[in-house]
Amino acid sequence: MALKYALLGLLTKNEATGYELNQQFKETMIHFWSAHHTQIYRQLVKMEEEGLVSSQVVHQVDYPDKKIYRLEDKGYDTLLQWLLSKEILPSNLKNDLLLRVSLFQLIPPDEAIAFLERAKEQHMFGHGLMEKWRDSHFPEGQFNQGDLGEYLTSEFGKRYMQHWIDWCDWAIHVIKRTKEKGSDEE
Amino acid sequence: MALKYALLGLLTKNEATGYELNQQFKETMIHFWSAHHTQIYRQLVKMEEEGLVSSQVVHQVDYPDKKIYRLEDKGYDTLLQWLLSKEILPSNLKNDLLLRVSLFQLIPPDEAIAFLERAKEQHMFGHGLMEKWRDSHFPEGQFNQGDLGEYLTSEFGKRYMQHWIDWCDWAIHVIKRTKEKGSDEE
DNA sequence: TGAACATATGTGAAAATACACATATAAACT
DNA sequence: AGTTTATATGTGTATTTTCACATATGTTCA
Repeated sequence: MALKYALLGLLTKNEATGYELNQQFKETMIHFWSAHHTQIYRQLVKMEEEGLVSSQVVHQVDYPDKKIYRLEDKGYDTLLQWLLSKEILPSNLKNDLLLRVSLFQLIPPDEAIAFLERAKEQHMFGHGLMEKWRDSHFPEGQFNQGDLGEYLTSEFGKRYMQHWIDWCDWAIHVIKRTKEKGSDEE
Repeated sequence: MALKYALLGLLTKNEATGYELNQQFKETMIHFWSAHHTQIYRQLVKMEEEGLVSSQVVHQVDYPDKKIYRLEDKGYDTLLQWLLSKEILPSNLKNDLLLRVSLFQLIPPDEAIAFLERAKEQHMFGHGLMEKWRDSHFPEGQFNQGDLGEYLTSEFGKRYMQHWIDWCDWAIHVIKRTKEKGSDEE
């Protein structure tokens, strides 16, 4: 259901092809959403059937023909209604990494620490990417009204990465301390 | 796929029925996983077919009969293999709330602020629950080796909630400041 | 010369997840 | 007397998401 709104949301900025929308997912919405390209194409077809968007086929000589999707009034109304609805569902977090962490008592402490080091590195990399993205999009923290959402969510993404990094440090420390107390092995 | 490992993981602690596993999801794994009860029952049947778990029907007089699932060696091996695998996939975050935030430029600032206030409250509530849970499970920060995973993930959950709360405060402040600058309306 | 990559759109099938509904019984609440 | 809550397990169906694969063409790299 939410993919529909994500696509409508992207189309409020510019008309775009399915291919481009897939790119935008990877580039700017990566912090809080993702979708397989086949799903995007299928969802767009459905949305056109519902009259939320319209498409126009553009013939190309060098490349395959493309279909440019444009937001229709009905689509905009549908999106606005969702955005203004009062219900706010608790977000159900699903995270593979944490599932593995929750079972750390089953593996040797060194393996657990190695896992956390890798997780930390990954999130440090993510943090770096996000900082770069922010610096290029919002130099000196300046942003336009039209970019409010991106400004807020990219800060969320950066902080989320930092939260992961800090927690990894803490968790590594806890395991090392436990290891010392628990046995004399080096 | 991950649901399989989540269930195997829970069964390393105790044998349990599908009903109990559903309870445990709601109680202790809520910070990083969730599943509909029908999905749990179906997954357990599949896992029994694969020989990862075995079940025993227990007749009850007052209540409906129940099926107690127990972890088999093959299930434990499968779980361990997963836990020790080196591949660590970047977790793909999907969050409805952030999707809405990313489109804040489309709604009035007051609506955006109201949304963030509600989101903040919700995460403060979540933070409180988690703190209570931690205090009752790990008084004075003490934990047993067998609870390492829960100790680490519950700290993650608490910090995650705090991260949300802090970000909400920041975002509300940003919007209020923008509102002042952008217009003279009260 | 062949492989990989970018452009562009999809189908068929499987897996994961959720929703509505069904079946039982007993206690507790209103 | 009727509703809700708790105990317990599911089926049928729909939706969501992913995976493998297919079709085209032009450019770039090894």
